[in-house]
Amino acid sequence: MSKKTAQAGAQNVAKFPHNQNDSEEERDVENISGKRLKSFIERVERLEEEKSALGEDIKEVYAEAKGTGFEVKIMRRIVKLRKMDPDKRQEEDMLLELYQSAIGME
Amino acid sequence: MSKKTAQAGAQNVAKFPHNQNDSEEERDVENISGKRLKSFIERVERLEEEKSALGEDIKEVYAEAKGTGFEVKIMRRIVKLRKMDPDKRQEEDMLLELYQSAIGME
Amino acid sequence: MSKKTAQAGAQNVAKFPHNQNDSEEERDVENISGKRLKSFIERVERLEEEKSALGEDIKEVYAEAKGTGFEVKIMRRIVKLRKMDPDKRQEEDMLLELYQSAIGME
Amino acid sequence: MSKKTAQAGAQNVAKFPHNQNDSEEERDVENISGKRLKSFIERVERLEEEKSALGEDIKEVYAEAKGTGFEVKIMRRIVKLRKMDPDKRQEEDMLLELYQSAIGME
DNA sequence: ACCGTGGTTAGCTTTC
DNA sequence: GAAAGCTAACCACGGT
Repeated sequence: MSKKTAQAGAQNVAKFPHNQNDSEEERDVENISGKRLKSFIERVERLEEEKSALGEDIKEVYAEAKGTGFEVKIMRRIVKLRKMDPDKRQEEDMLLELYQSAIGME
Repeated sequence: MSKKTAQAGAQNVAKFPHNQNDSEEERDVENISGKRLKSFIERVERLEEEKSALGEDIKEVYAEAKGTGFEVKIMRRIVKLRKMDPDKRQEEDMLLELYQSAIGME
Repeated sequence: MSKKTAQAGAQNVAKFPHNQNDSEEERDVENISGKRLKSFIERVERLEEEKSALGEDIKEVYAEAKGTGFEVKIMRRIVKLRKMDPDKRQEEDMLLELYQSAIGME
Repeated sequence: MSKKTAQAGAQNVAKFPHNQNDSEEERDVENISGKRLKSFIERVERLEEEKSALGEDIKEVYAEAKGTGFEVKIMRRIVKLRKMDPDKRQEEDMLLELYQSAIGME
């Protein structure tokens, strides 16, 4: 890191832990913070990789379903409906009907 | 509206103004609320129409720019950058560089 | 613009019109392209400003409706429903019910 | 399923496999399709559960990082940058600078 | 503690 | 039919 370009001023110090002052052990401290940061970043990256792999899997399931004749769009609606709280869902549906009636939708 | 099916129970009354009790003027009250609701809805719809027309215009500008050889993607980045607060942007960029240095990204 | 840092190599020339070679009128050519680009950018910015103003307006309408006791979430559903093609919508609803029956959802 | 209300007409048959005609084994066929559909749905649901669990994990990592003084927003930028193709990224950055120079941004 | 805001993600549309 | 861009819903965060 270039002290000149990236020290970022006093107001940022808090956003980069343990870098308040340049002591003789400055490099160690930076390394420690840097290592912690890198570790966080890499943990996130690993998790995101798995997450996006699952996204792929889901797409594949839908693709297979589509291949056997089902409509993906409708399936997605079903998945969404099933994950809603039934009471809340019914509640909202009733309100929807009420509103529709009130404005004269069919 | 069918009172039977859509009255939605007491807990919803608050979500449909002035419908707390069925008086002799019930129908008027419904009409009033219904009319207000419809008016809100239609105002939104008008505004959304204009909004999406502007969306079309924007797309056309980009299309024209693309037609003369510019990269739309980069143009979008520029538009976004220009709309950021310069101080905050610089602040964040410095922090970004600091973090990148700390984890050894070139 | 610094030729050294931003000339971006031959492969990018196409993305910046009329800059293929450095002639004696190079600066003019850059200015011309730059002016065109700036004009595009500014047109976009104007349109986006208007667009986001309309977004504000829409939010205000919803806020006002909420203030008089309506549920914004339901209103949004209504707006969306009204903008769908009725045939397509009915079609999808029937398919949804069919699927729900098929998997034993109530 | 109510044949009357949800059979959805001939044009939908293709969207619900093996239901073309009502034979003596109609109920079996429906069960088979229904079971397949349900199986697809449940596979999706399982995958989405895992996916959203990973989302939670990611949030936790960021929360922990924030707790030790790092800026989540910047970390997200880093993760995003690291997942871009380096060549493409550099390419775009150069073009961005070129465009910025052309319109006189700093 | 809630509201409002901004950022992220998913779904839909359009293009190639 | 796949890929990309645009839009809208969702969600987590910061402010009041």
